[in-house]
Amino acid sequence: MLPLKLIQENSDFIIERLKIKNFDAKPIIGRILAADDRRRALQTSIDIQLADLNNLARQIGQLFKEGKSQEAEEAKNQTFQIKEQNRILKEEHAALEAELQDMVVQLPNLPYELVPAGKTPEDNQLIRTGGTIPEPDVNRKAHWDLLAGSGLIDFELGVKLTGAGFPVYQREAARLQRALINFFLDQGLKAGFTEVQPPIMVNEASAYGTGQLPDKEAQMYRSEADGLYLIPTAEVPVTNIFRDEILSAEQLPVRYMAYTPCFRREAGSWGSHVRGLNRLHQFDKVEIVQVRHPDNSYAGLEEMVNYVESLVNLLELPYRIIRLCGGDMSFTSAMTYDFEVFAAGQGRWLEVSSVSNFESFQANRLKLRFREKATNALASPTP
RNA sequence: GGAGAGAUGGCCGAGUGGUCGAAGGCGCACGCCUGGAAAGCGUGUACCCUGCGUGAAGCGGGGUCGAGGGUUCGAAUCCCUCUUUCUCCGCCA
Repeated sequence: MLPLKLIQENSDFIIERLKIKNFDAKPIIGRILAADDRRRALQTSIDIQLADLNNLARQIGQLFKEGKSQEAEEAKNQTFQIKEQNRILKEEHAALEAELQDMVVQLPNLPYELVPAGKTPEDNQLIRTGGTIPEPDVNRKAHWDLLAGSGLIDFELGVKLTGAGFPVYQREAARLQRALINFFLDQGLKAGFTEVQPPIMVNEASAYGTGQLPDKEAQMYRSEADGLYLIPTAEVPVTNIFRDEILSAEQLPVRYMAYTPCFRREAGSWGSHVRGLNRLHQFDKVEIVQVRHPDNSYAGLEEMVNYVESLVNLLELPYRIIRLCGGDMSFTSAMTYDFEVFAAGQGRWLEVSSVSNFESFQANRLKLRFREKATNALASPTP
């Protein structure tokens, strides 16, 4: 969420920057500013009324004490009128605040100055590559063919137990999965990240805090009876640790990591290109999160990119690092690097990790305060 | 699931209808004192919205004592709902 103050004072700048993200902010900012003016005027009127009421209440107490009950009754009658007027204004004020909030959260984060304009992945910037891409092999097999019949990763069994997108890992595959999780956590520990095991279900407030609600509700699994959501990423519980918190500068930077299973409904994004493990409803991920002072958030981003790169190197995978263009970036991100690994079996690049700086966008929404911004990255242990 | 007791500032802890954003203590910051420190003394020490002011300092108004609603001229204090913590009972393992 962008700070209202920034919208009030630098609306032209915001409109200009959001063009990089192909977002036309002009109409909505116009409505935000109008609603905000009205809101402030109302606030002033309401405050004056409340001040009057406070004064009257004090006088009434005094009058009763002095035995002037006649005058006290008269003053009481005055308060009835003011209260009725106040009630009307408050209703309008509350409606306006809700409307304003709805509009402000529709504005995406501003892209950082290095972010290239563009609409599709074609416009992304290649930063660097590493590792060796194996020679194309005519006999190559994608993992779903390679694994077929082995039962190591059993998609059909998953369908029996749960449904499509919930594979069962068995024997060596289960061990490999466990080993990868441990590998990422152990490396993270060495790199100075603090390990946490958060709940994998969150309440509504947390889902709002990181922006899954209200817009992405359809992407989450929900426990209707309890009002809880299965997390789509550990980013949700881990970032919400800091919701409504005020950190002191010396507590920064905070560096957390968490392994969790992740759950995504992937409504509407199913297709022929997402076979096998390429897109799942349940998968495992080790998330890393930093909360940084705004002055060095981009140093933090680079640090995380280098860290993730070291992991990919240790695994000896051929990779490339890509800076996403405005159109390909997420709503909340100011700048994102994607890590892609070349999947020889499929003969194409697959995203394995995404590292973003959210600047203060998430922190604002979370009411995480004391001059800091949040930086976030995720490293994924699946293929 | 049932019964009871709690939820107050960074922490502890007073406060049962008005003068309470809230006593007292601890912690922290600054100052005095000291060769230096401790002790002592003094001052200050939440957040949000808003008006004047340069988005400083400062001053003013409003709101916030778990959350929301209600009673009242007036609520931290009374009532209701919810959340949550603790104790006891039950249930499940």
